[in-house]
Amino acid sequence: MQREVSQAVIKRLPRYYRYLEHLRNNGISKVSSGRLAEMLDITASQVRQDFANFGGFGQQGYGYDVEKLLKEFSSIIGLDSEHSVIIIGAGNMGRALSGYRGFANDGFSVKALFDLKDGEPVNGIPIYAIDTLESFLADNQIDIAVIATQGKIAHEVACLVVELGVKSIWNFAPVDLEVASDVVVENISMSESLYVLSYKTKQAREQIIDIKE
Amino acid sequence: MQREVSQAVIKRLPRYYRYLEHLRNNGISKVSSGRLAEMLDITASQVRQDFANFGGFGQQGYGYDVEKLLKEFSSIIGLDSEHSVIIIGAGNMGRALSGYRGFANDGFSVKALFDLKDGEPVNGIPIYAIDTLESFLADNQIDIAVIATQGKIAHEVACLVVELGVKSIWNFAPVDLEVASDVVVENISMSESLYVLSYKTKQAREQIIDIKE
DNA sequence: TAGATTGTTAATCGATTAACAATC
DNA sequence: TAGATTGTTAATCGATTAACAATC
Repeated sequence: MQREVSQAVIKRLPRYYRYLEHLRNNGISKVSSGRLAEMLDITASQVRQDFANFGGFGQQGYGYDVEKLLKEFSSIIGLDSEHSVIIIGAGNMGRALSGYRGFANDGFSVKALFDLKDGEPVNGIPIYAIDTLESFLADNQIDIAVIATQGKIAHEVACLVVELGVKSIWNFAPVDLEVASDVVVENISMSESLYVLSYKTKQAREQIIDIKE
Repeated sequence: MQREVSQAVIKRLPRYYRYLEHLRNNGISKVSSGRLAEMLDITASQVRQDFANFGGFGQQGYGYDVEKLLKEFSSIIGLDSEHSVIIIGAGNMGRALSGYRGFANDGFSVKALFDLKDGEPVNGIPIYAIDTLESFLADNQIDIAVIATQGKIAHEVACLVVELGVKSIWNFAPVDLEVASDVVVENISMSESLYVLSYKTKQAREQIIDIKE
């Protein structure tokens, strides 16, 4: 029944979580919205508004309990349960992702890589041929498919995994996947990010020239 | 003198560019804001507003010339000049990035990888010891440093490259880099993206349960 | 109790959308 | 010319910030 939480808030959740971990790691058990705001470089109002989206976690006059906040956020983000993952595409990126520490740290378990042909395991993870994907998914419950293929075939691959029952896609290919509305897609857009960097770089340079002239 | 272009607009620039390339590749030379809007799944108003930020590129009653738009955007994004790149950190991610096609495609040239010790070249790119970075940067004009190290040392590394004169950082480490205001930083936050995926996945599942009950 | 800090309501700001005159 | 479509101004919407009563 709760009204939908806005994209803007969702994108801040991971940052809150990361800074709360810092606090815990430093043995700090209590934090105020003001302190958190300072750390994240946002306003205290925003912190409290954001937290209000999920219900009040704080205590007036005291602040927030770091451990409680971590537990709440862990549950909200979904880090309190295991996720099984497959990676499609065993090129540079797919192989690198198979060794990505972030997976294991947060309860994501990479079960297999898929490519055109099977191959030697990387980082202890087997590489299977894509034409065995159907039987693999019949035998293994998989929560998340990572798409690390070339852009050209990414859409086809996405349709395939969706058809075979995977409902969450982490997409590294430079395409906008069009999938059914019950399928969740999150993109890592490297080329877009690089373009933004390039744009900002050019801007920064031009500004310096402007000042000089 | 032009007023600053908003973050929201800048983040859409790469998408415009990508879809314009599609159009060109399909031999389409002319496009309207309506057609572009449909492709990007935004409104035609927004397309025209966005373009207005950079000056009017269109012709009333006709639309936009695809080739002209590409040339304009290429210049705005900064793809019309070469950029030289180094990558710090030769782990999984650094190595994968050294082979990233997006670099060469858009005029970014990766000159070297750096790690604790030097090592065998990957993808034709040499790996040098980090303690040779200073002399390397004295001899080579580098525009962009990619940070692909562990989070723990990312900040230290960032400070180092900035000190040695690099003004643009593409950061893959899960930390918020604090650098001088004239330094441009663009982040690829894999763990944050994965958390967002996890959150959305959990939401989608819960909604299904809600409906069922 | 007094001080601190939340949760929430109202005000502000900025981004998106709608509308339409200009014009090709 | 008539139709299409831009560029721009105004209206709407949503997100951020400010303010403050509630309360620990």
